[in-house]
Amino acid sequence: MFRPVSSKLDIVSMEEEVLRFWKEHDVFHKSMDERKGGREYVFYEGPPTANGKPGVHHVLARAFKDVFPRYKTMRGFHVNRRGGWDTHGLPVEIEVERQLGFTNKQQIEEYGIARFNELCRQSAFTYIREWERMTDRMGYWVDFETAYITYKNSYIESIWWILKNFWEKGLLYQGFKVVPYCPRCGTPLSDHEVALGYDEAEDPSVFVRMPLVDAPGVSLLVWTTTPWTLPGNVAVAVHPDVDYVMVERSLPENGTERLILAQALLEKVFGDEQVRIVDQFKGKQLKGKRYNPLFTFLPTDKPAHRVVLGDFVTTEDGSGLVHIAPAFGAEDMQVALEEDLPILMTVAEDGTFTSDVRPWSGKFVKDADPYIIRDLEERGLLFRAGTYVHTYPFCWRCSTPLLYYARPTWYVRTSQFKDRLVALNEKINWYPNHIKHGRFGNWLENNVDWALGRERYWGTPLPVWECDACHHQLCIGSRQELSDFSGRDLGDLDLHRPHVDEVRLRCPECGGSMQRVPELIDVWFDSGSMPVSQWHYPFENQEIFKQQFPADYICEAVDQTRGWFYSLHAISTLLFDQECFKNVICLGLILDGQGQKMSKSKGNVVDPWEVLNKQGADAMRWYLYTASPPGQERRFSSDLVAEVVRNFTLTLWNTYSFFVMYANLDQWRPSTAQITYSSLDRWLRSALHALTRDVTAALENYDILGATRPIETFVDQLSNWYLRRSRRRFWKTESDADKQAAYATLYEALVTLSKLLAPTMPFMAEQLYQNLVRSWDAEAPISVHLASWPEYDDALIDEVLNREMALTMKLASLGHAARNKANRKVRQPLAEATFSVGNLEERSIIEKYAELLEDELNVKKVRPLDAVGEAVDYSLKPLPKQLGQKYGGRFPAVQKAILEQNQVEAANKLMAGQNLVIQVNGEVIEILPEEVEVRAQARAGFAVASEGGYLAALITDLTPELVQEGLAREFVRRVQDLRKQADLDIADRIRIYYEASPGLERAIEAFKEYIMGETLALKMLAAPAPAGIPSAMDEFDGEKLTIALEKFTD
RNA sequence: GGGCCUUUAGCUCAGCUGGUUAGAGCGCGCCUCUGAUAAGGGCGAGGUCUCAGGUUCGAUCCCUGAAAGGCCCA
Repeated sequence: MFRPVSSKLDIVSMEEEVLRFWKEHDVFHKSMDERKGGREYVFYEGPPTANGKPGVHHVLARAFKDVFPRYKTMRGFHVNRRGGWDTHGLPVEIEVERQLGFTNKQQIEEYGIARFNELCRQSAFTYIREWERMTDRMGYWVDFETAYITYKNSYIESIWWILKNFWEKGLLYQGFKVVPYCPRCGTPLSDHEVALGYDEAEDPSVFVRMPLVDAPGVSLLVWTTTPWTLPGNVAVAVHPDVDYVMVERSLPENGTERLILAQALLEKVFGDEQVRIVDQFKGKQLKGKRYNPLFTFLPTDKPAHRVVLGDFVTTEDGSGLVHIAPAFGAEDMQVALEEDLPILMTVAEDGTFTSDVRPWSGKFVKDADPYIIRDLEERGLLFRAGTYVHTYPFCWRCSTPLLYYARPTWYVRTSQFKDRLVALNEKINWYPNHIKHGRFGNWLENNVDWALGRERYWGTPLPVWECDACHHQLCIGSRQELSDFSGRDLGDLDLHRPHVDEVRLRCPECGGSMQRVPELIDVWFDSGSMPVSQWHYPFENQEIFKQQFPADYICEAVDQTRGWFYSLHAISTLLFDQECFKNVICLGLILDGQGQKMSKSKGNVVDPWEVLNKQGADAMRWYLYTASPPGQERRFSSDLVAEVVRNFTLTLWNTYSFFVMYANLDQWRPSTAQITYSSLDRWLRSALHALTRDVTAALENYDILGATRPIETFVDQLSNWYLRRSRRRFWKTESDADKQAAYATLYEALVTLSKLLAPTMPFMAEQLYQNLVRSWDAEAPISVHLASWPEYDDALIDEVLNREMALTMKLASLGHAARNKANRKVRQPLAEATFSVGNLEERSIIEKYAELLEDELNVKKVRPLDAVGEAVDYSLKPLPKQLGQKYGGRFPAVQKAILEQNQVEAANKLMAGQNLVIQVNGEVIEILPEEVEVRAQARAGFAVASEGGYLAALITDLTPELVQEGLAREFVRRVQDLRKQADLDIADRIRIYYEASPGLERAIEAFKEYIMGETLALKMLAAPAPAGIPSAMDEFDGEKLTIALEKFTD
């Protein structure tokens, strides 16, 4: 006996039962342990931060992460499914600051870094229970017990080892990075903090003259909205391909001057003023021209004050010549690095000019703007001054305008490895593929050095110590080294601030005292180092590390291209000159049901629990897999998941419960006995094995859509064709070979489905497997997730049979359509259905599947339409695919010639397999039968339906005999309804009482035996029913009927 | 401003290397089937395949340009 299964499915309790089963038998750990010694399949968990609640996008990523480890496990691989948590970084700090009501860094220092970091350590796991609960409930198998945690000393120590490695290769250096900086708070702001504070601002708009050294009377016309940056100017940038002009204009005093600017901006700059264009050239011709600096407060240690080229220059505003002050703009800094320009620091940390800038020293830079403008004017360097309204970032805490400001920081010299980064990317399979050379590839091509330093508290400290005396720097690569240089055992030291800051080292150069530099490192370096750090490599686990690197598969959302994907790739390239992951699925964003981005402010965030508690994890996962290609953004709503339940889950479940019900009734057992399959069975098995082949291939190619959508199609065909057509085979009383074949076929399909679904629908798969396999086979693996992936048998895949059945389904569908048009319900038997098809081969299929079609359409006879006469005319449809490819440009003429033939004559010829001979421009051409489709068209007055070259025609005349049979079927239908209403068991025998109008009475008498067989009636009495038993009255086809029934007991 | 993605029915999505009348599901209206089904089947309404050029015998598909939306980066 299989466990009885209700046709009603309570998804949530079913899934909870499976969860209990997995826990009870520790199936997850068995899935790793039992495969030990097998080939390794390496998966990396991109560590989430658990200081926020998990959302739908996390479910998405975890659903995709889960598929391949499950699949590979079933293929015999050992998959170490270690979890991980990202614990450092600004989001954690901000959350703690918010709790403490802090608004600036000084408050943290006053509070104490030790206490602050302790709160961060706890805060990082605020929602860890939520994460574990959600992960567990959705069936994502990842090992939390062994999860790596980025704040652990061992993890940090491995990062130090990596940094020391970089240090020794000369890849770690101090430089300047331009950051948005609040001069009042004295701190740089992160990007998302900047995003909080954009506002309208009115700034100066200033055009200045920069006189060329080698061309007296000629000046570059340069525009800026930040005059305070002009003392820091070291270059002027022009676009190489933009047209520039030199114009001559009269000066108000007297005489003329010549100015250079972009041609496109002439009108904007000069308006109505008449100027004379004296020369025109491309920007690249200006390259290297030297000009006299506006200010010379600071000495330049490198060649400066010259024209450089930059693609970023636009002709939207200003003059098309951009003033470059490397200390005050990220782009400027980039140019300075590329062109080897000096960096002039004219501004102090509090936002005032330094003492070098004598006239305005100590003045807040923005307040100095008017003085600077006046100074330029007095010296004749100002062309025009006005104001300019634009959006500008302000500090979200104190509303001070932010300055873009170069801060000293640490860099990793990744740009030196650009070619390797690009080359190693070639080895990675990206899904979707366009990321490889698109978003990710471009990012690598434009690689700039990784700005590693962060002036914060909760993170991995940069292990560089500097000597107070001789400024010698030392990079520490392990706790052992730290102990050695400090002269005491620091093996148990907490490697966070402030504890490491307190460690003083002895300078190996001068014997002086060394102090750690203040910076932490970027948290992306934490997560990007996980292949190494999760194992505390190289201090421990050398073997495991080698085995677990690189990864076969990782998967995250597309926002990780510049995040985790990059940090993994960069670290791996610099450290090992090897790619870090071989296959990566890059997921799109989740949108709400209306296609809007989910955001808290819009209030359209879907809580994953809403769906998990209603439609369940399987349906949610299935929707995410099947909705659209993984890289695409996808809409998500509870309703869309509910559709999955209705269309897929319940269809599958009902098929399964049908099987269990009848198998139990017949006490059917899987056996190895010889089976004689019907053509319907062979068709289903052919489809099943093709499905197995296709799903397997898709999973091997990381194609989730290919691994899921075909299963939907198969389940639909299983339920709505195979089962519908086979119902009687299960229902009939005798247990013959045909019935055995039906059971064996359906059983094989369901068991195979449970395995094919295991990676994607783990709960349903388990449920089916437990009942269909484990319930009788104690030898079988205890879980479907420990079972072997199904093999397919190529010999069973019969493409011819598949085509035949597809055609048969089409003909059945046309037959139904014709019935509809003729208004002949299916319960009324008809004498004959005839079909017309496009060619001879298909004609034979009509005969081959006549019996099936007769049954499906409830007709006494099915046959091909006679080639001549009958209900139709014929016409020809030349097929463009065949003829177009063969005759190319002559196709229209060929088509015309074919249509000019006598259609009926030509059709008969072609259907007889003969060629059609036509003439085109005097040339004789033979048209083959497969190049033209013959179409039947209904003559008026016949019940026909057609689609393309296919047509069904019905003979709708009814004999008295057919009418009676129709009435008998109506009677059966009423009895069956009543059985259902009376809640009788499917196998209960009954006694029927009935009173019918004379016509119906005669029909019942004539078909009494048939009726009793269909309804399991042992007695039929044409008499009034005893009181108190279920009864019904009805009128149909002009007849009246009262029936009643009771369970037959002796 | 740059890179990438998307645009097909009211909604969610297919559409294979260009080729018959562009499909499916949901929703809507009508009809129907059923002793597995919460379902299924049929018919109908619903499409300038975002737009404009080009290549081709033929373009939803290839090329160029534009528009709208999205993501990332400046």
